[in-house]
Amino acid sequence: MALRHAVLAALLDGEYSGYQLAKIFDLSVSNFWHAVPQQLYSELAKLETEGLISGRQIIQHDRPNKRVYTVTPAGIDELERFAAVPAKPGIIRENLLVMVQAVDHISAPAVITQLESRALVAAAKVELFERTLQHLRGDLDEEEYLRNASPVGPYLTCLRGRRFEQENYEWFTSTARLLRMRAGIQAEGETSA
Amino acid sequence: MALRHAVLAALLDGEYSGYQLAKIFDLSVSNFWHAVPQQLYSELAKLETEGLISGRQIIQHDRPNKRVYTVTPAGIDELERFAAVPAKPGIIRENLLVMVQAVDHISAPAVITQLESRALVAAAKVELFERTLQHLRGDLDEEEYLRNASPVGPYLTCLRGRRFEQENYEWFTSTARLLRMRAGIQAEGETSA
DNA sequence: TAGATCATGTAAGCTGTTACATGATTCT
DNA sequence: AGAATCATGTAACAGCTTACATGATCTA
Repeated sequence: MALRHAVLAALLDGEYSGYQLAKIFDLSVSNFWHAVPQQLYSELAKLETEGLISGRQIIQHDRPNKRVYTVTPAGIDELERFAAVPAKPGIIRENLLVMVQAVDHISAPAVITQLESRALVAAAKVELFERTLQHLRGDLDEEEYLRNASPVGPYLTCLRGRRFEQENYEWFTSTARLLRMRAGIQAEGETSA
Repeated sequence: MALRHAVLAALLDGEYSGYQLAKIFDLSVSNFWHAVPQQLYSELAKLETEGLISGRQIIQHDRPNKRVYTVTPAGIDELERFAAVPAKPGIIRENLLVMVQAVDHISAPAVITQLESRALVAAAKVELFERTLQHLRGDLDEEEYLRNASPVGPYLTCLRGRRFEQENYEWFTSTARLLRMRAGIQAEGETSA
């Protein structure tokens, strides 16, 4: 049991449908939890039967109807219990680093290409986190927001996410450059003269 | 199928038993893949029947016998094919960040305690990566090692791991400090005068 | 009208986790 | 003698991924 707490935490800042939650998981929550939409639909159903969230139907005329959920007091209690026991150490799974680990034994250009394309993805995520942070703090500057404003939790996790993607960007970029150099491959725009 | 490539990549730099591999996964490989010992024992058995690794029995007199494995040419081919298709985006699961996300709605001291204890763990991991890097580069300095030496893959992934843990340390520490401040709780050694 | 987005679900199969089990050897 | 480390495995269960299915509404 693991996904449930991430869902509860994500649902704390408002009423969302499964579909909306899937988008949120792709953005802000993806810094610390990964889930595909199908997991969310089934988890929401389970959480509702257990009384940790409550759902209500929203009739929409411009689009298909949807069911939105909010965390119940029992759901908050569950999070409280969750935070009271030591968290399991984080886990990470990154196929691209598996490739780099093996790079001395396999074709380097394939790995370099992937590093360069993932660097672009990382840069886009940094931008996205940046905009999310700006949106959260509104008119306040960061120091002021952190001192007083609410909610502070989502802001803090977003800061971690932005930093993680910045570091990804830098590592992907410098690793690609280094492997190119070692392989004697010219980088884009680089000349041998 | 995902763990298999991490196991193959980890086995590239020598002959290891399941037990030894479990230790390696706890250290260097844990930057990019997580696995518990039981997963490794069963994955090794599967990889051997598929001919991607080959094992041989080592008779030991001072300890129980063991079976060590090396990657076969078929295993290298498998890694080559793996690197030729775009890697799935990385996934991360971090319960401690789930707690921080929810911190506005639950007891802050519980979360702060966990942040502080995990900061210590992160600091220890930074040290460990530092020593691993020193060991890998031996007498060479980093620039020289990166330019010419082999294998470079494990060094590069280790650099990423060290940076990740450094960032963890800084975020855990500063987040704990901030939440203490907001909750009006004195930090260790801090006085209100 | 075709494709995109919104919205949710079932079912099968694969992967990962946890509990339990065993036994040798070394260290205190 | 008891604890720690070395070494490997089975089995049950929980969780995650993928394929497939459906249907509404909106945009080009």
